[in-house]
Amino acid sequence: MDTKNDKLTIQQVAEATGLSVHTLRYYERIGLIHPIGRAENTHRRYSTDDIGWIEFLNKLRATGMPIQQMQAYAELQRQGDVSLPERVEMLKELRHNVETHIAELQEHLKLIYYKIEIYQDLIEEPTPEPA
Amino acid sequence: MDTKNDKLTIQQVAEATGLSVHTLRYYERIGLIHPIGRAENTHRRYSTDDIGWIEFLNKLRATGMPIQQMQAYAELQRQGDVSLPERVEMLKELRHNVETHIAELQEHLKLIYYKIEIYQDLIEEPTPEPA
DNA sequence: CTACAATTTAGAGCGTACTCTAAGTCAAGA
DNA sequence: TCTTGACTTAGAGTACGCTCTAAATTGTAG
Repeated sequence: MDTKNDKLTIQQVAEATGLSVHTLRYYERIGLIHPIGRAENTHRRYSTDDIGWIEFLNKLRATGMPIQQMQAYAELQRQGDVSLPERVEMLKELRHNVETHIAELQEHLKLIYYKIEIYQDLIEEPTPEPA
Repeated sequence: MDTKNDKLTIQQVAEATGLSVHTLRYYERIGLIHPIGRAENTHRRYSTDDIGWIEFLNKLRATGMPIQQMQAYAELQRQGDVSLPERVEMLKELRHNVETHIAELQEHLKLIYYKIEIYQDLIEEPTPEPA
């Protein structure tokens, strides 16, 4: 129930997560992913838990969180439950940033709608000639 | 009514738009901003129309539009009304991208809320010991 | 056993969007 | 007039997040 031994290759994980094999190794190197277990002491074998973590990383990235903060978060995660308060703080800050960002995008969206409307009117009725 | 002669210095435009003077010159170099008029034939003097355009550029950037597309849009703008249909197409594509992006952020936001909740429960009731 | 494909590491390279430097010109106040 | 500071250009440098290469090893299908 804890760590299923599904043992996927890096190739399979790349397909499953949308990250390239290069990026998967890069993420591990910089500590975003803990050192992955090896089969035959050389080739990586990922567990389904590992996949879950990588998918979470993908979501953090998609929110615009910089790699450095993700590294900090991963480090806290490794420290276990003692780091829960700090992780909550990070998540709250992220929540705030994302909400702010969404609000900003919605503002800009309004302008885009407005411009589309105006431009379409101008296209239908070119150079509104004084009657 | 067309181009007010408010004539701001690059310094003032930087303050007004939030871009650095470096970035303002960079944007002009790469064609995001049309060649700005000069006072005494060397120093740039920006009109309020120029400011308006730069603020629009800022909004495009904030939506995540890459510089290359912004260059294309700026070029269309320079061509005048004949390019209106193409600009509308670009704006529609942008609208789609922004809407998709907002939807994605809202999905991720849900997960963030969920995690905050779970973690806070764990903090209040540490290591739920089997009764 | 032979190929060929996948994996490994360390490290170099790349695309985007700035950001800064150097060397010189210009302007405005004391 | 002197000095201080803003402005100019061309071009170099930087930060971020990958992305790729080289050279060696390992795995697998026939």
